[in-house]
Amino acid sequence: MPRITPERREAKRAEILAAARRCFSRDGFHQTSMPDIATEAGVSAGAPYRYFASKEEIIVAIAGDAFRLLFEPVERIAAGTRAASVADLMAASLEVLSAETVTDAAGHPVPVEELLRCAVQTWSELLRDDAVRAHAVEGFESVRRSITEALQRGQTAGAVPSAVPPERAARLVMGLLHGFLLQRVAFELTDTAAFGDDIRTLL
Amino acid sequence: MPRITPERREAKRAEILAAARRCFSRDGFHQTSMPDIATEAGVSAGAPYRYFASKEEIIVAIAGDAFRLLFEPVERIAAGTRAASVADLMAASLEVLSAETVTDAAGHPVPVEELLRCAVQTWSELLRDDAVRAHAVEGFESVRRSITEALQRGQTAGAVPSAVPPERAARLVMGLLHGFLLQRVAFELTDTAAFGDDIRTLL
Amino acid sequence: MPRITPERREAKRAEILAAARRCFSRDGFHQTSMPDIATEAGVSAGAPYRYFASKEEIIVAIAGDAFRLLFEPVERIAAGTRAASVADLMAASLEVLSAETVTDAAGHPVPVEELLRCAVQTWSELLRDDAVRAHAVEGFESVRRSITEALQRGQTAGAVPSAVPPERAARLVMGLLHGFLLQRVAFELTDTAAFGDDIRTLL
Amino acid sequence: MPRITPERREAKRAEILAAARRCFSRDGFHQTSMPDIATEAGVSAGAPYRYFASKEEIIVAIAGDAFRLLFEPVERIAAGTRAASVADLMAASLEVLSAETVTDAAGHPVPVEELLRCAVQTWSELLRDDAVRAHAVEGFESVRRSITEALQRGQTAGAVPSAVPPERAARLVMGLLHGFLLQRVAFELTDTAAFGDDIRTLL
DNA sequence: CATGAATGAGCATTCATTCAT
DNA sequence: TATGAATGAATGCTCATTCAT
Repeated sequence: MPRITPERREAKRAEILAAARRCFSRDGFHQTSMPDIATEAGVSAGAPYRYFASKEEIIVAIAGDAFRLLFEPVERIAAGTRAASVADLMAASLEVLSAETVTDAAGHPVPVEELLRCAVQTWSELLRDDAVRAHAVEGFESVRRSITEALQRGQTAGAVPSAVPPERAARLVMGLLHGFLLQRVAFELTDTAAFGDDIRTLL
Repeated sequence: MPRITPERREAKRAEILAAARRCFSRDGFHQTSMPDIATEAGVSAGAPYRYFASKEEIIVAIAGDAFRLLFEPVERIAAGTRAASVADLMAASLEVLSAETVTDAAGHPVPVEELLRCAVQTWSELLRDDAVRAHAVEGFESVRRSITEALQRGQTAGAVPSAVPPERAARLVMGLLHGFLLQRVAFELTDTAAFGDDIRTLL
Repeated sequence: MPRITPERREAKRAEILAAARRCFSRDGFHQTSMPDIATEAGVSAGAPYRYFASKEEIIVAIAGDAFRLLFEPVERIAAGTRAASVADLMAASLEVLSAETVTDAAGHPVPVEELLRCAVQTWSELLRDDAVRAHAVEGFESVRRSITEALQRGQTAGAVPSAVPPERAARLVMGLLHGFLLQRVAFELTDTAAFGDDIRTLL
Repeated sequence: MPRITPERREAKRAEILAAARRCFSRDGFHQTSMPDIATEAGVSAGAPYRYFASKEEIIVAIAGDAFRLLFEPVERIAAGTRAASVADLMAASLEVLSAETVTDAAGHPVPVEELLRCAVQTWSELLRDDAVRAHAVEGFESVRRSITEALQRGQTAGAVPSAVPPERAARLVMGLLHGFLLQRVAFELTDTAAFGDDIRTLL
């Protein structure tokens, strides 16, 4: 008979994960030590190991989460868009990526800044870590698929020019989203609205 | 009076840097140890410290170099383009980023793959490291300026629509370049030609 | 060009090994930490790792050495005996195992007590560690072979009864040697001479 | 008033002990963790502490048991032997040590292999642990006493030569038993019958 | 100048033990 | 009584950096 309920266990796991995310965002995956995470979470040094087998497992969880939380709204927008033009899709997506916080599965707000910083680090990590790569590529493809489908509907409806195959156009959209994300977090892009506006104008 | 000529010293420094780049590309900044670099360069463990004050300094040098080598051709294209459309500029740039090697200051070929992998890691690094950030942002702004100027000339010549201020359009171009670079190295983008073609088509 | 000569390197390796042996003899393989060994050897915590890849490797070295040093004299006796009776062989061997010290390859005296305590621990270790087992079994067989040959010569000369095949009789001799060794170190056998005398009497 | 009967308590204690013995035999005293034992016994991590104050106490119990279970039959043989020759005594003892299982106090069969592996580890342990040493030495002396008495009866009856004082001859017998035990478990002695036969032949 | 041995702080992880429930 | 979550000290090992030669 467990002394803590599965809910409490899950809550504590989430707390440790949130602490890890704060540390990773602030100091980086490799500059953050396990004691750092434990201290940030307010637990003992051994406690995280009751919830995660290794630091690596925490990194994989954080990496997967970061992409999921950032791009879930984008997927939702793509899925809900009847006949989006590329520009509409982009504009809606950038609005999400420009928010202050998003809401995680448990309903807690998570700073977008934190997620962005973890996402950028995940790109580094996936170059060498197969578990991270698998998660990240899967997430990437999922979003791309949603966008592809939205563009297909757009072409059918005539809102999107048919000159470019949707799955290839979706790569361009992903490229712009990533490029935006990166400039926002690393290259002092402050006027986030302009980025979307300009895309609309140019297309 | 130095016992080795400045030329030899510079050559050895470059060798150590090239070794570090291979290590960083293969194993990552933080999974690469200083002994790893020394071994890869075929020098003693202490030798790198006669050319660089710390590992940090090597990372800064590599990070700066990666961006410079990758984007110098882009800058050159931008500077040399009389009246580029955005699409022309992108197409020429992507061609460079799709090459096998670029040539460094000393005339040695450097695999683009290696540079791309270091570049992605640099994005992580600059989030926390001010020296890296300063170099990277400076490089970013330099390229953006070149592109801005090319676009201005394009607008003057009528090849580029005037609806979007050039310095803002240049951000879009940089976003697409970064997005392309990332997909090429991390998200299995193999048909690099299509990416450029599609941009031309859509614009 | 190495800064220390191979001789000095070997000497230092031997010093660390000797320190490890003292620690292991006093506290046991698993109660001895790597810092303990470093401290006992008067070097820094990292130093032993320049000579041994792991604690395991030190244990294997010590285990192999303990048997070699203890039984090399026994092998020499067996090899040098023209026509030994079993009793003569035992008596000579027990004398060696009753000495205060034996001399190692470098000519340094090593307390037999220390070796005996390590040997007993090696028996535990070989139950689970294949590297230790391989070394120990090889050493065991080597000694048994020497004894077998001595007994064969003894049978030829008529000094040893032919009723028992030499290789089986050698197992008995090994058993008595191990039994003696164990009682000496663990079961308060002080009258070591009596043990040998009684064997001679009974046979 | 205890909530569980003393019988149930004793049974559970025995189960934990049996689980510990399996773990110790398989993985060694020091490679086995308390959670390992609890898991093997199918109880919670805290449960063993209601029966044993510490891991050390479990080791002491196992160590004492191993010797007792292995040598009780030997003692019984010695006690029951009217006028044993040394060879008869050895032969009967080796037969016991060659069996597959022995029966413990509660009537459960215990694999001899398991006991032998624990016994060898006990030799290591007693070098440093006074509680283990005390138990082991007491067990050793008890068996030796039984053998001594059997030999005395044998001398009186003329079946055993009087040349060697019985208490000293008993040391030889113990040495051979230990040597046999060790070779059986650690040095690939498979023909256990030959060992006893050869002793008889040589004496 | 170059070498490579040495240092020692730091890290991921384990585990005996405790104790609130 | 029994549970199992939590603790926190300890361990094996790595590595950036120094410096005697």
